[in-house]
Amino acid sequence: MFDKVLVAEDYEIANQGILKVLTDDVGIQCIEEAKYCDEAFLKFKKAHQDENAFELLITDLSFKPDHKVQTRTSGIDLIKDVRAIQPDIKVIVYSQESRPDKINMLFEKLNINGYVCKGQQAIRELVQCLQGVYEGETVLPPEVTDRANRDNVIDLDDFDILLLDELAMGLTKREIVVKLKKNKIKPNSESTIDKRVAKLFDDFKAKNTTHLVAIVKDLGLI
Amino acid sequence: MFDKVLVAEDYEIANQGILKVLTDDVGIQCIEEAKYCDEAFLKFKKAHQDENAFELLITDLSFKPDHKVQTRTSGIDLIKDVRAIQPDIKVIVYSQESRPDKINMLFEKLNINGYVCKGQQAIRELVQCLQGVYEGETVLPPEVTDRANRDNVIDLDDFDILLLDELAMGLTKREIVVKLKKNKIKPNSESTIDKRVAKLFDDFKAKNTTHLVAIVKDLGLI
DNA sequence: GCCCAAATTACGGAAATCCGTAAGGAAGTG
DNA sequence: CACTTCCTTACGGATTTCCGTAATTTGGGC
Repeated sequence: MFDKVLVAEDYEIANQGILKVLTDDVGIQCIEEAKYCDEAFLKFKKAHQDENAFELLITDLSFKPDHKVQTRTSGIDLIKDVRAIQPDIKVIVYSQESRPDKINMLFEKLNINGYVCKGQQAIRELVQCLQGVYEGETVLPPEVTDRANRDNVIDLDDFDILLLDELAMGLTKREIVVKLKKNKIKPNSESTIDKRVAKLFDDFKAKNTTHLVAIVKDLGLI
Repeated sequence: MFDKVLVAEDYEIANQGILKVLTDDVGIQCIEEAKYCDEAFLKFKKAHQDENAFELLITDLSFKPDHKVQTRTSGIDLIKDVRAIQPDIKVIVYSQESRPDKINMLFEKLNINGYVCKGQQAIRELVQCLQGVYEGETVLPPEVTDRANRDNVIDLDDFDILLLDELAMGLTKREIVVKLKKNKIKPNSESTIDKRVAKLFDDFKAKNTTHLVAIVKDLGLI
């Protein structure tokens, strides 16, 4: 199993919880923890320079800003910077995020090795994830692998996303028309926008624009 | 310090984190933990019957439903039931909730003894809260006492949240009126709902309902 | 070129939203 | 009690949404 692990998590209680699991349930000896991305990066860098590098980084995604000014504001920044120096370090993300496409993005763009969702089964999932990643696997969470979670995936093109973005910003359809024409984006008639949005209502079983935006916000599509 | 404490928290990692703090930082000997309200209540009841009662209950508010059917679905239910049997038990709530009026309600309606907000300073706050409650104090969190936290927070009451929820579900104002009247919730005129929502537009600088829902979704208020 | 399917556009009407003004009611103060 | 203040309620009108039908354009295959 891993010997040397770095944990980055700003919520102290969760931080301590992870430490306890790594110590008690997995039996990892050398664990360091950080409450800020920058702090985590410094510990990582020092260990790397001392030729006593970490084998695994476990990090949250969102770090609440506070009085300390940080250059890195999210776990994504941390992962990028760490991987730039030590490309082979294993990375497990431990986060609240449960939206499949958001999680998939982490695997595709950042090549993370595992993901664990904060939740009721987090200990078992974390232990299994550690095991899998140690053996070289890529460990997807149930939120992504379960059939039920994947079935209702609707693929939207860029224009759909654009419309949803503008609607979420509170623009009326007429205002969107104006904006599209100004930016020379087609189609740009009010009628077509109506039709496209009506199709989105259908796809997402939305009753009206407000409902639609609420749904796609929850899905993390915008 | 307290000798016998019961911890109710459904997220395993947070649960373990609390245990670690209570053990390592406070030095409490006898700690029991539960992942469900009903489970917590059973442990409490057994200890009470065995004349070896808990002195303190630390509980979360929201418990995510899963396959196990529960009669108690929130920490509030748990607190009520526990206090009905053992009125003098101390209660500390440990929750995500940071809205001042929600937290105040817990002190006023349930007479809880302390509140700790899940966050970056949770360990220090929890330790201080334990100390204070042990000495008979009522320990309010910084979220309630600090001026700075209250100023830039738009405090929404339950009715506002209710409206936002219904709007996000795609109900029209007329449908909301019907629902409110059916559930005997006042106020329930279309005009008042209009006014309330208009005030929310003002508060959040929203252009229309869709924009408003997008904003409060982003803020995580609903 | 011709035909077809799909997408875009135009238009109209019932319903809902948004935003005024104004009247009625409850609670607190002197 | 009179007065103020805040909240609720009623109502109307301009704008927008939502959802039809129908005409027009686009793109591909033969």
